[in-house]
Amino acid sequence: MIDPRILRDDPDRVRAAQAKRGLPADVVDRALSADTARRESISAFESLRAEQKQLGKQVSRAQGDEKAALLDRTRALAADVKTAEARQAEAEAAWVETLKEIPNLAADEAPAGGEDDYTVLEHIGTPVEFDFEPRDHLELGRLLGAIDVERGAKVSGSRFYFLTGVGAQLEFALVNLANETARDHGFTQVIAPSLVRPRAMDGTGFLGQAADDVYRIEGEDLYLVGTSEVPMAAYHSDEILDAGSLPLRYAAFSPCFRKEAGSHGKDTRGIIRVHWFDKVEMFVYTTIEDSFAEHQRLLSIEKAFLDKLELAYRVIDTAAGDLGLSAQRKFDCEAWIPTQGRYRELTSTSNCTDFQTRRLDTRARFPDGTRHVATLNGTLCAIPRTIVAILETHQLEDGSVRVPEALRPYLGGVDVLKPVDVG
RNA sequence: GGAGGCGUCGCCUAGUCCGGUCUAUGGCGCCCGCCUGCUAAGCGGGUUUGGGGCUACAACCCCAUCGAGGGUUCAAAUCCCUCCGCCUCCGCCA
Repeated sequence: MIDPRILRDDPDRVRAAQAKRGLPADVVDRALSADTARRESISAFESLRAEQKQLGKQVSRAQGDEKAALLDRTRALAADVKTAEARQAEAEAAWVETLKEIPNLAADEAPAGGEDDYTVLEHIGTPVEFDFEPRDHLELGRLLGAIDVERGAKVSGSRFYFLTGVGAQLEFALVNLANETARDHGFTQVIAPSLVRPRAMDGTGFLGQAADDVYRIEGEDLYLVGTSEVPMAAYHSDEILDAGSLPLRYAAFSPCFRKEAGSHGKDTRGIIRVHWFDKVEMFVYTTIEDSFAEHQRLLSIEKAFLDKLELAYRVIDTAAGDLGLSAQRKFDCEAWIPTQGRYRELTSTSNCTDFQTRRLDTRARFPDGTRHVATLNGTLCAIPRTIVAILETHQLEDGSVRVPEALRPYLGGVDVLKPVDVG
């Protein structure tokens, strides 16, 4: 959630931020009055409670009639304290609930507007031109014996797949390349749990508007994560970190699960949009002041990774309305998908500043006090979409696929994936 | 899955049986100061976190915080219940 102090001291800034995202600003006034109500209820409770404590001390010292009289008074007071405490808890909860409706304040640099109002920052590489009719990744995957969506659907339903043979090898190769890249940049490798408690899910902002997209385990208080951003953001929850330990850079591997509710009919062919995939995700804890430079750093690592895969892509600066609840700014790298004739998101990096750490209570001790830290996340490699881009971009006329040089060491030195006879 | 034990303000720890004197003890570490040729030792002080009031976002005063949440009571670290976590043993199992 946002800093309550900003809301109190500069509500107009929050109103402007809502407008930039195309959201109503009435929540600002609701939050302000909830704050007032909360503070009043706190004062009411605290003064009663102080009185109760004073009387309590007298009770323990008093004797006989005096004690009986005190007990009479204090019995009545106890009831008042109880009601006041309940009122305070209520007011506090109402305030938090309202505050949580307000998304992170978008960066000044982020373009205003919705999904289509992004700014293209740059184009890298040139989209491939073929002198033959290119096959889409599904067909290539079939020829190579790499992707099996029919059996995926049979076993698990639509939007599921098996990666087989070189498909499976490609996943391991990409994961290994991603991990090595992460290590080179000083990230600690992590394998994160993909089932989490509500606290982690809610703390990262995924139980808000995005709740429809989240799988819940029946009969348990657990959710399947849609990204390892969730366990990694919760990793240091309720902790006060040593400021000297920052930045903390993690590269977490985990499966990701998404219901894809509301995207019926979209990307139904292939493995562009699936209910489950594996991903290596960068996650960083740092100071708010350093977070902006760190965001650029994450972007540059993502770009370098796509460069290694010899893909053509563009970088966009996502508009405020498309940032999601937690982010203050977001850059997407979109790779050119030849058979779709357009750019598709492969990686995405967000600066969430102190939005998530306020909810999850992650702070650091600085020389001048304890403050919430910033969190950032960035995709290093989301497997299926990366495989799609590689297969389609590097395909040859006979259905073979050239392996980008950087990936060859992880594929036993193979430079071309060749069609196989499949049964 | 069954049985038992444990969880105290960075770490260790006293307190819990028998509720009020707990404004939570002591040690270690850390910070400030004194002392000292330097260092060490010694001496003195400080050292959870969040919130409210008042304000200069200081000082100060107050409230909460003994794993979390409820309950009993005038009063809960202490009694009761639920949950979470850790440990030990048994069973089962990759």
